[in-house]
Amino acid sequence: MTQQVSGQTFSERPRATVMEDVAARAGVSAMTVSRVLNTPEKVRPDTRARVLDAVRELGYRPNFAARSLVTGRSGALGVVSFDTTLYGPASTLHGIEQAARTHDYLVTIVNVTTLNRRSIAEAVNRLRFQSVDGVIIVAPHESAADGLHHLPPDLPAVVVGARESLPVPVAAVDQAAGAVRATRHLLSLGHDTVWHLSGPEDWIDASTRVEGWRSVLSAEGRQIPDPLRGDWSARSGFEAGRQLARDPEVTAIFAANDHMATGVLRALREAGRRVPQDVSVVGFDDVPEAPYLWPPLSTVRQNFTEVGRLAFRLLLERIDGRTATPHRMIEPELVVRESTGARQSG
Amino acid sequence: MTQQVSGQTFSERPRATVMEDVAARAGVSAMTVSRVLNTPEKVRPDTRARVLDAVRELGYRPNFAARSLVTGRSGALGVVSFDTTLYGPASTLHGIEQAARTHDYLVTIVNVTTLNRRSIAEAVNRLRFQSVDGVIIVAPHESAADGLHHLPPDLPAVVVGARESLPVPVAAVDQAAGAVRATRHLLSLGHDTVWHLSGPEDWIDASTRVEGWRSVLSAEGRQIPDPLRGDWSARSGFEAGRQLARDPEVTAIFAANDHMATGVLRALREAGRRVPQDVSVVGFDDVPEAPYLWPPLSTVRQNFTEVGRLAFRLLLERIDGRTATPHRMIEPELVVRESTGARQSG
DNA sequence: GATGCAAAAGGGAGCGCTCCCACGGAAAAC
DNA sequence: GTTTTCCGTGGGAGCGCTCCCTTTTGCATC
Repeated sequence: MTQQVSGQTFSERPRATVMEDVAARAGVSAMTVSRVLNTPEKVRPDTRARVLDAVRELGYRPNFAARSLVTGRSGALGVVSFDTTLYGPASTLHGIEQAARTHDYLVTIVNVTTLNRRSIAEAVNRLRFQSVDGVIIVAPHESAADGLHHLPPDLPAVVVGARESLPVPVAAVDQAAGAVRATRHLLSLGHDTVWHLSGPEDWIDASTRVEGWRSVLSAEGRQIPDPLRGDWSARSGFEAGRQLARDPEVTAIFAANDHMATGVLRALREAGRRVPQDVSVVGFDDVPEAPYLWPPLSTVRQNFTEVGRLAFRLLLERIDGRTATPHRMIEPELVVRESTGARQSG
Repeated sequence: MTQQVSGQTFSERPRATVMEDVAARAGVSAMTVSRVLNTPEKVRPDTRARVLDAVRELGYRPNFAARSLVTGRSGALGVVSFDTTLYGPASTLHGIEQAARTHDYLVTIVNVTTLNRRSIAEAVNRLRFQSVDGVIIVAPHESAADGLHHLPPDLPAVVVGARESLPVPVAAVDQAAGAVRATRHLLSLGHDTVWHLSGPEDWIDASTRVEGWRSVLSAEGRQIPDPLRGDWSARSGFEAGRQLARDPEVTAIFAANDHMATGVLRALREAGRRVPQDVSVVGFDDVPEAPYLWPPLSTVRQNFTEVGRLAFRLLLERIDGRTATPHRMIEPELVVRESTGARQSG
């Protein structure tokens, strides 16, 4: 009474070739095929060649789920990031992806719109559910700290751009050092002091840059003006710039990123203050447009791509169980262009 | 002589809780646990509650690989994209990710540095290897066409920003329409004709914008200057701008993107030509900084995020086997700011 | 109280792969 | 020539889940 002989049932689905098919074609066992794929050196060259031929002829692609079921590895890593539309996160992601690709890892991304314990946990869980081998969290906010302290201990993780020492490795650019360089550069041009337009409150990079800037002024015994606060956008830079333009004392401005600096440049110009003759402006990031603003913007270059690569390396160390470097900094670089100049007396 | 009783072996690995554990705890079979997770309505409420409690108490997370092995679905989709550092691709990716998230899909990304048949095939294969349920290919290059015509037929795919009718659905912004609007806007301000700074040769968007621009000039019987060619960068815009600034006939410039327009603005200013009094400039994209350039840049806004969402919707249709809309366009929008103005009689 | 019937729950196979172990045969040692 | 060694290969179990099919259960009906 068996009916499965019909042969018509399921004829719709062509059934992908599996390892057994390759084995049959090559005249070996499935085991040997598996070996050729994973530890080729343990298979005699001629057998290996035969198997490889069969693989090619049949267009065989190993089933990822099956492999990962038994190995417990997925070959994918997760990136939790805040708004990958921003230049920094986008470049970091790019660096991660690039490094991952050369190591045959795939990158799965989850964007978060807010950074707190709950949102981080949620994003990480989504990724775990897909059994990624590890996660990189791009969390430039102070408010992320709580979430980062409570990451699942059994999941290899690396954080990009966090502040304090965490239970996980951190890859970051030395923001303070960058701010120090920018500020010193302006002072060295003869300016009495440097005004600062900072990033939004919750951002670690913003406060670290404030600290760097302040430390230089304080060490040199200069007047420390209240920093203005922007939100990274050119718009906020423009608004702050209008305010600064009104004050004739202002001759040097350190904006916490290039987009805000862009807005500052426009505000200064509209107010009739020349850059750099009347006011010098330094940005931060070195976005690709920076050299082509008017005037070309002096800024602090941070190599986001390199940070991404570094983060991946640290994660790989974690995944492979090697002792991971706890915290690693990348040095930013001052790029002097034409938006900064010697203070004109008077 | 058995030694496995030692109990020490493998004690390192705590062994994650599996469905059977949950079943035991809830006093049901594994089958029922599976039902609670997948088709809860088929389980009596009290049983369901008991199972859910057990899940919670044990912190059970279903093994993704095992599930995907048997269902043949992974809940992940792949995005193949050209340089996600660029504003357009980054925003598109963001839109895709956003839409995917609300539908419980995860997004895995592969960047490609060149777009041709080989590189596309390679990227798609990497993704297939991870058994994604479908792929979205962001392929703004002419040279990608070949690769897009040879996608594996059994893998649901959607293309973003391709030109011609492909065997797969396409989501795109109507570039030609945008260029038409930009050009008409400039003509309506009284300019005799419009110079064009186009994007790099291989880019579909670049040539489509050229076509739109040319069609308007041609329809209106205007002189059609040779378009200059840039590479999307502010630098190339700057160089082209210097060239254009030399020609006093040039009173209206349509740059194929905002970054190039940024460079053009600088070049014009350095040459002493005022914007918009002497020369009007229109960009394309409406990057976030555009309103804060000096002067604020008139441009054509293309909603990349919306394109990403659309692409995801189309892909979902494919995955679910619904008839997919073949080609869908999103309308761009002209945004008039201060870089364009009426032609001053010269 | 017996019977019928739908709904709820379970048994067991199997998805495709890797890994432990066993085994055969050729090379090396006796 | 025989035994030992070792390399290359194969058999078979099992990873954790879903799904087909069967069994059990609860409950209305006669």
